Amino acid sequence: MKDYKDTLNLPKTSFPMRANLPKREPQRLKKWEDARLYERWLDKRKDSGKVFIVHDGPPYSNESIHLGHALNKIVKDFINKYKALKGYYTPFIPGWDNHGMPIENMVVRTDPEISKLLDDPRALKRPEVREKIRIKCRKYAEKWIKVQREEFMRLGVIADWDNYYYTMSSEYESKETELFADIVEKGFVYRGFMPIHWCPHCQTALAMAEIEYKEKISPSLWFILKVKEDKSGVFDGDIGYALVWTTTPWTIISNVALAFNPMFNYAVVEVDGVKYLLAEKLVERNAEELGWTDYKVVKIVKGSTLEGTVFQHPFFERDSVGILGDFVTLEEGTGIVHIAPGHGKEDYEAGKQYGLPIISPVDEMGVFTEEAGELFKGLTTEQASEKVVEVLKERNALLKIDKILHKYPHCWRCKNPLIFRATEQWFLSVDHNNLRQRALKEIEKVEWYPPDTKLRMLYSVAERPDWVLSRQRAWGVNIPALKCKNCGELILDPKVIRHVAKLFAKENSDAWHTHPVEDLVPEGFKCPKCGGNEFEKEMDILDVWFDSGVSSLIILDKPGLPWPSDVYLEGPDQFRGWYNSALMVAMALKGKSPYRVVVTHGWTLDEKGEPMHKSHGNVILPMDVIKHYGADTLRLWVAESNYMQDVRLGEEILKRATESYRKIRNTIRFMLGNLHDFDPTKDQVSLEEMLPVDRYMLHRLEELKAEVDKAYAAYEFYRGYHKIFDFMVVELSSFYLDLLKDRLYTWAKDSKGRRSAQTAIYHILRELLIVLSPLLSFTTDEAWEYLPGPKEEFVFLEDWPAEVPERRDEKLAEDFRRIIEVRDAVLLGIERARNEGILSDRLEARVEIFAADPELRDTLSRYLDQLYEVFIVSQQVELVDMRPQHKVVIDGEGFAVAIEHARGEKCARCWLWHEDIDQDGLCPKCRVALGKA
RNA sequence: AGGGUUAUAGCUCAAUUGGGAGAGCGCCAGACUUAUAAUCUGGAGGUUGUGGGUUCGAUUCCCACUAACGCCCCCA
Repeated sequence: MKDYKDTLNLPKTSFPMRANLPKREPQRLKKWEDARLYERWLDKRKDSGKVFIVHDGPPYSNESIHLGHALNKIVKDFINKYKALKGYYTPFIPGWDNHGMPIENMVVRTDPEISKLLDDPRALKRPEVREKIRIKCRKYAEKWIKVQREEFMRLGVIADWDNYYYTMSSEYESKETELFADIVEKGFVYRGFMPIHWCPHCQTALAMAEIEYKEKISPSLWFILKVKEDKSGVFDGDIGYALVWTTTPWTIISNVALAFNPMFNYAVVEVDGVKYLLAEKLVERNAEELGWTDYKVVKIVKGSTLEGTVFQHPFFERDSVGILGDFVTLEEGTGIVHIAPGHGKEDYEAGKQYGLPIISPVDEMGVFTEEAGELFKGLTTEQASEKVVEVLKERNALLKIDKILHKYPHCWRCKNPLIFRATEQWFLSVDHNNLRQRALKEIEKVEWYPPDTKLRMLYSVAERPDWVLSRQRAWGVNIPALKCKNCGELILDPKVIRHVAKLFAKENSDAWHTHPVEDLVPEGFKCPKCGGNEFEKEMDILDVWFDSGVSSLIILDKPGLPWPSDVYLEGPDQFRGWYNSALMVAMALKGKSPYRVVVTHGWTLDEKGEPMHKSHGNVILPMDVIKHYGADTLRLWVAESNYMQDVRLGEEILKRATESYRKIRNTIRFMLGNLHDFDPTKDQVSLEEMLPVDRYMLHRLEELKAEVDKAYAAYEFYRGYHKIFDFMVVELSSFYLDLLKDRLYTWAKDSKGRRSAQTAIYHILRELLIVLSPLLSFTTDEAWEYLPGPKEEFVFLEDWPAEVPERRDEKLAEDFRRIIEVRDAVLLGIERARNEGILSDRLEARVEIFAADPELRDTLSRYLDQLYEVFIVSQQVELVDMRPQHKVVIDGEGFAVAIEHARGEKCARCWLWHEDIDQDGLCPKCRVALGKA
């Protein structure tokens, strides 16, 4: 038989089947860069009158990016590219957060020069040492901005990579300082006490991350406080004592209260005629500890009734008031916690709530001051503890002293035990000017994705304490506070701050260190209290959350950019972080939320749903994925995942993503291959003239576009992706493109039928590429180059495909839904006929349909000429009047299909069977195609 | 201790107000060699985390538990 293969119109394209993304993507990036894609992308929508801003939350410029960074920037890129297609002007200015502890610690620990200087830990306080540290920190941060910038770019994220913002730039530091002045001016900032972990040896405050918990032997003592005003009559008019346990006797010096849990029952226990109060459930344990052999519980009271009961401080003329706190537990002690707001976090918070005085008579070296009184003045906390025990003994207030081995915080640097010490700090009052209430109202107006995150935000604002703005660190923007040399007054004056901000703009915040104080004070400035004109610099820096919190106010305060931004999109740790600080600052300064929409993504976990840890060996780095699979594979993973929950990544998931990618790529390739001789400006067939199945597919395309648009608009990219993917696999690859092969390959090149198919493919492919471009940016733009017809140079410069109402044809769609139902039965029948040995190839099948349902019969008869193509069988489908009696009959709802072997012979060219095959082995259709009829 | 989120097939995701558990991928089997390191067809695979409750009926509503995550705390 003659070989007619060369006469077929087989697909032809140089769009490679194998993606080779790791190699090809960098070339495309280069191309985008050379073409100044970002600028052109913006220019195109500059005058549209529609702006959409995703304001980038700055990642910390430390280390290479991890998977969470990649997820974050990729989703932002989805949004930006989608919104641009929808006609929005979408500038995206990436940012970095530079100041802060991790970098400072890294420098202090690893830089040989600095480490040497810090052999004496107190050197940290010396200005010239701080200055050195800051210079190294700047260098370090700079280096990582560069690295991360490259890595983010490699993800295919479109952004203003040349004009990024970073919080240590002089411009940023200066503007931030000005904004700080505004906040001070509006009265939000006050000076207050805050107990913090303090190392008496290094004479410095320590952050959580710098604390090591180690075993330590401490005293363990039980002491008593005599009741003074028994308001609720707990002791029935008798003398009674509250029994308290502690491991830090020196803090008793600052005791002002006793805390009870309102939910517990407390027992009054009588021992040798003396009444003691403690938690009911702990009576037995304490009796054992204290060696009470003969005791009885004489009364039980609710913890909640003990509020306001006044006790006598064990050795000072001071009251110790009963207060209530949930934090009191039954794990240890007596269920009564001694409260010294100057020496404990919970103590401090409880104290604040009850308006208790904060007594903190310990200086920087951990030595008691004048305030502690003659007895304790000049003693270290250790010495004071011994003295307290002595005093308690003298006063018969000590029931027992023992030793206990427990975990206690130690300084990571000098390894000495820490103390908790109240220090003076700058605070931002969350309730000044009704800030909290206004913020809560504003939260209601913001759109939260996923929706339940609104509640989370409401909680985190409703419950947040005042914001401690000051930090005792080196690497940050200094708070331009002055101390009057004459009267000691601490001055935070907007005039001074603004003066300093100007200096920062010229240099940077190092100026606070490098300039003498005279340069930092405006001309003629005098101490508001005493009129003095000699000052000292304070060295506290601003909390880094203030740095990033003001970012929108700095970055979006440029011509052409709107404020507030449209979207903030970050991980769930930002409810107490950036979402919160940004809202507070914006509410304080502008009375408005800095974001209209907040989208929160989940954490990235490993395949088993566990967090990635170096020690677990389950860390997957985005750059490794890119090196092996390419950025589009990583993007596909983001696209298919519901990122608003925690997302998982592992070997299998990557393998599936790769396979999905291949399927998409191949389907695109096949469509491109079949357009190789199609010029849409010349060869298009009008909608009316197109074949029904082609029109049906355009109808489906319209539905798909609308669904995807809706999903993207709700930031549910994974929904859109799955719709597109299913469409490509189910409707294109295995249905439509499969059935078109006969028409595309074997019909005459210029035949209406073939051009009709190409017209449909052209529109489907073109619009799919656009719709997919925010997700699979590299691949869609690569394929875009091969697409025939007029087009923008880059797919991202196109518009979102407009709705084409004429393509919508509900009647046609309904018809095809029925036809596809029949098709399913036909496929089943062919499979059975195969098993029966009746045929081996689909094309050997001949189909008869008995439609009992008259409506179906009508439908089928209207499309009778199309059916063999839709079913991919040979020969005209026949409608019969009775249920056929063939060997293979499949019954459907209201119909039955019969499969038998086709009649005649197989055409040598198109492989369809026909009863009229000529001597060359050709069927009539192929004779026409070859011009032989 | 506490308040929050999540839990559907090996993987990624669906299931309109409570009404017959689905898709794709993967796996197994087959077909084709005219998308060929491709394409097509069929099949297996789930007690919807566990246990209760409301209901004629629950993946869906309520309660408890378990697990994972993160928040808070790490204390006297």
